[in-house]
Amino acid sequence: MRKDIHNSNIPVRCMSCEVRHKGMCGALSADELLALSAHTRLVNHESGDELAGEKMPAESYATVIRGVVKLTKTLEDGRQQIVGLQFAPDLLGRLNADENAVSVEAASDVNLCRIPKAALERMVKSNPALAERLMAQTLRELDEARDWMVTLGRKTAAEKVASFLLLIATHLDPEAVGEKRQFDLPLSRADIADFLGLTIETVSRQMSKLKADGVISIVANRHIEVPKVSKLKACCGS
Amino acid sequence: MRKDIHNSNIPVRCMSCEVRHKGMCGALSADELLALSAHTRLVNHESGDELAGEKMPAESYATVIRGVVKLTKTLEDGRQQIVGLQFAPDLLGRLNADENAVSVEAASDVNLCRIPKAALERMVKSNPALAERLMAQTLRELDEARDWMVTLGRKTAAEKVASFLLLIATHLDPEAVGEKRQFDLPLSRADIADFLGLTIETVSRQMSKLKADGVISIVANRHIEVPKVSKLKACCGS
DNA sequence: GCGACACTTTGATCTCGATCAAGAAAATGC
DNA sequence: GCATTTTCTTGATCGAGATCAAAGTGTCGC
Repeated sequence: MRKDIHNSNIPVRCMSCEVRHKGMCGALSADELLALSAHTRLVNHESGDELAGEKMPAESYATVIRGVVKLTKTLEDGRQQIVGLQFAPDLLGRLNADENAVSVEAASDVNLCRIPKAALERMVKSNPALAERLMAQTLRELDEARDWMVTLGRKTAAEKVASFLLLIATHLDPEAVGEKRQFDLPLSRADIADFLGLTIETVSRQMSKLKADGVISIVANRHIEVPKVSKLKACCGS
Repeated sequence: MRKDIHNSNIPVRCMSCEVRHKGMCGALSADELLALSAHTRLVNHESGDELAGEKMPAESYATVIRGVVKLTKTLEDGRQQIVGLQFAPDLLGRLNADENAVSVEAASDVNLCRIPKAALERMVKSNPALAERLMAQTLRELDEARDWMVTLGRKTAAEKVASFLLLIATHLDPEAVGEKRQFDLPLSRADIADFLGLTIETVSRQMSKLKADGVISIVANRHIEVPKVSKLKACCGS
């Protein structure tokens, strides 16, 4: 993990935070936000930084302010699977758990708002609305995990890649209207492969096929354009 | 779904319920249990009964008293994936959700304790300990879903089948000591295939192979003996 | 601008698990 | 108990995606 010398002591102005009304902070009053800002620290990480290790003690929680974080699990022999992606304004960390169940890594450059373990847990105990919001996020993550199990277990490689592109398009620009979408992939081909249970080569071939079929255009390596979302959706098998 | 004429009005004696101290009821006082018993109903379902449909309105919650319940998702063209198994004393139903995200089906004959939607939600609002326990169950389900994503995405057919047998052995007899395990599979070969993202034939072949290798014996179709759990674990790839 | 390195694409071949096809064994009904 | 149906096993073949190999493209430091 990269040392974040320049980040270690940035005060946080929760009231003017860009995710102020989203995520867990939306459940907090002005007073509570003020109290919270005494504990929180803004930190930046660059793509590839490991934020927490699988089976390591859990030290703090963090809210994603900007960027994408990947949650991975690894088998002894090195086979890896991405088991979740977190976007702003998700909270990282399992409530009341002492140990990480997954490894947490910055998939892109990210801004996080760190909250010490005890501070968040205290606040959850005294604020049922906050507890309820965290429950809602956890249920949403469970739904996403189960949706992804269908993709992993029952979809073809072509459907998997299309489903992934749709997932990214949806998350990076949730308010988009009309049929057109364009975005930068926050993940490398290797990461996409780890997410989809495929190899790099298969991901690459399926992307080329989607391009050849006119479903997407690959403007730059990472920059994708989707002329008609409905056409992409039709490739997802669901 | 089978009509449960004989079940429709069985009063529940929560205080002497066999899962009294387990699951969510462990968070309730004697008074609360008494109040709860005014709302709950014991119901029995036989294997194959559909308890709730995907995308149907959620009508009530239920605690699994005995048996195994499967949660499934289905693609338009009929491909199916089991996304979760629930054992006693798990609670069925997503808190505060109006619609089922999954289809719920009895995998074996089951006894459930039904609780009306409003009654449970009211109780959760007034009892933080209960809310906390439900959060813990949800986090456990999320962990299990993520573990299973690794199995679906990165394990071989042989490892998948071994992992499934270990999962069942662990859940059906959590307090077992020593190396020996024996149990009845609550799922048909078709269900196992749907859980593992495989075909019936592949499941059958891999079971035969585990038997040939002396890792398990198939006493009857559904009854499995594992002489050494550690040997089975070694086949799981993790 | 150029060299070094990492990432991505494309091609050739192989393998694991799917599919197709019987048969065997269990469960179910009468 | 015997016929019928369903479930499970085993065999033969096929194909999607993995693996092995190489070339192409982009990125970064200097």
